[in-house]
Amino acid sequence: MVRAPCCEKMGLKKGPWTPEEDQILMSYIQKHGHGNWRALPKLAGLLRCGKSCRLRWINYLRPDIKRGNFSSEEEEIIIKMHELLGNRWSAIAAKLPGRTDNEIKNVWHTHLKKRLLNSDIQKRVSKPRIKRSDSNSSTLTQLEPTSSACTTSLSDFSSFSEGTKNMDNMIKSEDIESVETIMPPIDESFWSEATVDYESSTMMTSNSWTISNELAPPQYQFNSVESFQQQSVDYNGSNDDHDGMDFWYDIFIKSGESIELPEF
DNA sequence: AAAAGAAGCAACCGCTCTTTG
DNA sequence: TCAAAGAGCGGTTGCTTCTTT
Repeated sequence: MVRAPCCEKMGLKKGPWTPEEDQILMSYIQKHGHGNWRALPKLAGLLRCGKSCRLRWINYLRPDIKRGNFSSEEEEIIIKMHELLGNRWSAIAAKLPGRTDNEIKNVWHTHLKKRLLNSDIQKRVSKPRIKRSDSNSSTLTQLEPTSSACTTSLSDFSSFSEGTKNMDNMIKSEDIESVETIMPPIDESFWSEATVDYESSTMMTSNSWTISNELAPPQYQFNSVESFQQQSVDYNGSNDDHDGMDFWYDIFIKSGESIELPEF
């Protein structure tokens, strides 16, 4: 596809918006809506590209935008959603009405990331765990329980989320009522008592495990450990993309039953 | 009081995804 | 089925403000 010429080449304005421009854009959208962003600036009489108008509206002018500092509750939600989804800011923003993806992204980079590095959450996610070795492989590898694993764990979550991008049709952010539901606080013993045998790709643990059912998409919901194992076998034999299943492997929750992962 | 550096934030860029003809 | 156009997303930039020296 041919890229549209940039704003400057088209003689369009860039940079900060003036109050006058804001007023024009707001008035136009209130009157006519924003069906076609590309056509909007011309129709509204703005010397801006449609993209710039869209961004200004979404991030600043929308009437339902919540201004001001983030509450501690909002920050907690961002941290937890980021643990789960990685840098999928729009998905995180969907859980925070009135907040934009851009705003959340800024807050993350300026405040929360630093705070997280010093928090016990960082310790929690840096523990050895199952991780996809790459986006095209269904093999599992382990994060080495070394200091380097501690410093890379957050990006590991991001790369993990990359691998789950195409699950959007299965998992909607609004389905996730509370991250605590699927990722309850995990204590030290949770990690220390679980090991992974990579030769047979079988998860062995002195604890017992089960999969979070209630938030899984229908095809990954199970009535029992047996049905999960059966589904795992079916899945193992298919040629489908494995991201979905891997994702639900990744949110095992400590419980009363034990399961065995299928061979890959 | 001034300069330098750090932090915060709005906006842009370039890519991918979705829709349409 | 394919290509073009539009929309949306995440990464990055650069300006402004705040803090420190």
